[in-house]
Amino acid sequence: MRAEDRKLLDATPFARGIGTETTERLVRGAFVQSMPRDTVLFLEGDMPEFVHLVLSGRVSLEASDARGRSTVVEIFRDGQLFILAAAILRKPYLLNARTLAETRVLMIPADPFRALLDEDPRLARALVDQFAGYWRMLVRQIKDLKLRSASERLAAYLLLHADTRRRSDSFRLGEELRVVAARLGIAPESLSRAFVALRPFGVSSRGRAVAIADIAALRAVSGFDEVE
Amino acid sequence: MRAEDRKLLDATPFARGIGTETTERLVRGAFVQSMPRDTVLFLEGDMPEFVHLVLSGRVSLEASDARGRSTVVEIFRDGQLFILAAAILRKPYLLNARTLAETRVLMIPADPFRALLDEDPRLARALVDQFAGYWRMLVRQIKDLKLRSASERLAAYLLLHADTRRRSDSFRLGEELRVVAARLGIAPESLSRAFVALRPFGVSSRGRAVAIADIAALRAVSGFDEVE
DNA sequence: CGGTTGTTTGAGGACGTTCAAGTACTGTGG
DNA sequence: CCACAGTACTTGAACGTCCTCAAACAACCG
Repeated sequence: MRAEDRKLLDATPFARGIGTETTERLVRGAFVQSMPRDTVLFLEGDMPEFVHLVLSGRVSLEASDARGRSTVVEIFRDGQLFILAAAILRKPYLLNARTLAETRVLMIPADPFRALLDEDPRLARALVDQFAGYWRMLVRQIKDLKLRSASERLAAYLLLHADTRRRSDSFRLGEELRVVAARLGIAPESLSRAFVALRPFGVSSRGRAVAIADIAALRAVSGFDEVE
Repeated sequence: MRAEDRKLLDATPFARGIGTETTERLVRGAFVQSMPRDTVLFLEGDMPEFVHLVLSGRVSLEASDARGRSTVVEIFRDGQLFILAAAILRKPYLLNARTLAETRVLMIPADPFRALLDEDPRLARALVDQFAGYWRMLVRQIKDLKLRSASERLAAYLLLHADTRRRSDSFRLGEELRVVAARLGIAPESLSRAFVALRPFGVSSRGRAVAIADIAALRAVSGFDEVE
């Protein structure tokens, strides 16, 4: 493991949660894999052999149906562990994983990981917090899907990426719009139209570049206030 | 705590996972609350004061938007712990909780629970498994919402409640149809129509009573095969 | 600079919602 | 056990949202 990668790892909340010694044991037997954009890490139905941690880049968790339509459940970034559940429960993955950019992933073999989980209380305790955060992440998305329209979801998504302490903000979306659409659960064309629908509320966009004129106004459009 | 309740508790996978001694410490300071149908346990935005475990009955986790429309995120039944995340992270609830029937709930005060979590490795380890299961539960629902139509979701929901080892099955849905509709993310009227749409595929229903003539055929309608 | 991929726009259609009305349950009190 | 009231469910009609298909346009990459 390169010193640079180790530094990335040590900086994650997770590594700090479990402490240096446990991190050290976790890293033993693990290796770093560097992969180009659009690499498939695993497919739905595969049995997990590794626990993955994104050191740099982005990984998208996707699902697709029989008709070949595909959607993005979540995107994991720097410093995030992902798809622990399957590895811990020894059950097949529910999702496909694919890189959205050049990505470096720490691959921790599942067997020693589970063994360490059973014997090291700090690891278990840190995972409880990790999973509690995941629960809230997914519950938010389910609320989004069930209670918000497409443009309300976009409004909420933009607010998530904006600096909401300011009155207005402009930024560039980290993902391609097609990926944002898949994450929001709508067709790319509908995302375009959702941007148009938000225009009267002070949102202007040219491709991935977005400007929000009035954050408070956009929040009013987003349907309901997200707790915290 | 009544002996009867203790027996219910001891029978849960969770209690077995943490062992008698840890269960004992958990129960100390906890109490059982018996409540009629439609009792609100807490509201979105409240700060958690308890961790809840359903001893008998059913509790629905719900969300509603500014326009008053409401949806069911998940329903918890006998033996299940629910809404741990908020209590563990000391963050406000994302959901409302309401009983769907006469329900007995074990109320475990959050502070001692968190203290025990920090010092008892068995509790942390058991919660990791619990949360891993929750992750998969919610991921399944997100896949449902994003990839399946209303009648495909109903088909999948019925299959979940049927004895899929048999070729055909009939049963009575545990929840009112309005609650099932909210869980599936559709209007009650749409649920009625979804039942009609499944008729040609061997589903007959009269109110909550459902009969599936050909389980394999229904599975083909449900859109995609659920892993495991 | 040209090809490829990604985004926008338009038209038409499918799916699900809303509103309104009618029918069937369910539980309660007599 | 029945009648009745209240609630739950179903059906119809009209509407809205989002999807699909098709084509034009823009951005990106070598």
